Amino acid sequence: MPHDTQFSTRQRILGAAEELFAERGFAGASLRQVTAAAKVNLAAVNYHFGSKDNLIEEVFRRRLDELSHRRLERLAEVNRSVAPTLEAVLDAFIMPALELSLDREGGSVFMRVLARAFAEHNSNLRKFLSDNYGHVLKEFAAAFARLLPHLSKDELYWRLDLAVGALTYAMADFGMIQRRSGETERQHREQMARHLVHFTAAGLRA
Amino acid sequence: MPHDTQFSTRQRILGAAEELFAERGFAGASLRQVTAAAKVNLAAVNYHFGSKDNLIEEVFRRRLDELSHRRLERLAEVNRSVAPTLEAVLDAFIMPALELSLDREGGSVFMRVLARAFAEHNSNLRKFLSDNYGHVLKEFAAAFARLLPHLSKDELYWRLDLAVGALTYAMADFGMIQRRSGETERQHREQMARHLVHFTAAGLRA
DNA sequence: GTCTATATAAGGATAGAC
DNA sequence: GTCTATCCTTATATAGAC
Repeated sequence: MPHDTQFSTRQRILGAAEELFAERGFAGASLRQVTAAAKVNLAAVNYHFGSKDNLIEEVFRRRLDELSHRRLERLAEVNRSVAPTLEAVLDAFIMPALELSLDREGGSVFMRVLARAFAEHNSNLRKFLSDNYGHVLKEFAAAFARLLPHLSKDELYWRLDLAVGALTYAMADFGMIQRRSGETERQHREQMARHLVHFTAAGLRA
Repeated sequence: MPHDTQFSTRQRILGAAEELFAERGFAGASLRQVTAAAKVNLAAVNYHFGSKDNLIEEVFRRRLDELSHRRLERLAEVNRSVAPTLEAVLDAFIMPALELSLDREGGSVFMRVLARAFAEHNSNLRKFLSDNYGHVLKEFAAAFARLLPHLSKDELYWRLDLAVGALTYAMADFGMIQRRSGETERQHREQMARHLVHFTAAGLRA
């Protein structure tokens, strides 16, 4: 550990920004709050990222590059298997997100940031996400289409959309269900993922 | 029509605030933007609502009072029927929201504001919503419990939570599915509601 | 109830010393 | 790369005339 702060200025800004964006939204969290939380100077944000908008994009990039990679990796495994199931494809999408959310402290927070991105109908942000990570969703849609050949393209897309809705909502902890007192955070989230796969598979099969 | 503006200052502020909150979030929309869009003086907000936070609550109250009333009305009808079905209870919850979203211009916008409220883990706002409208969710949960007696309480609540997620996401137009060129907004939303009921019923039955 | 004017605070961004 | 100091804009809120 080279510094008493353990992480570089850049990383500390990203961590603090992630947390504050999750809690207060992109507009609601100011750069002053971010730099104070990261214990760096206010000017450091502009030095390292150029602007608040760039900082926002970097917060996404840091997590989504790896998340997308893991999802596609697991999907490829499933596609190589003899008899892929709907549940296996759903697992390939959901489990990497679950693992991220259980990772370091930042992970579970990031899922809330991601949900914020959906709420923002901000076209710049949407374009950034679609340009950089849209291909992942496309590959999954193709896998689902192979497993549900009786569904029309229309029908399939509607159902996938609703499945993404349930997933987003659940992963971002929007719901009313609270963790029980005797339960660890890990147990709670694993339960959630299990219910999510089960519920969504049924909805897709309908 | 007493004025050239047709609506009172108060109503115009509520309408403009709703639209801007949907588009930019609660923190992202300033009172200056709201009053400019409503074509009223900046000071009018504080005169009529006291503060920005109060204005936010009134935006919710204006729509949710009626929405909750209609949902409970339809649920009571379903409960009086000889053989209530899962789909009928889901309809009782979803159709009033669909009707609101098809109402005047404001309706569809409000659904996005409501979704923003989920993204805000703001405890004041959550308390306001839970205190004033929590009883509606409770009554629906009881109706679902009667129709799905084989599910444990735990299992039921998880599934309801995921159903609310899909609903929230769909109604707020978070999804990727765009309205087709040859389709009216009404047709698009009715399609969505149909898929929503079907998908959710399957997920609940699992 | 609606206006102008203003108090007061906070925002993003940058210049320039170190 | 990091600091202080500051520019300039925007924010919420209010006071007081009409």
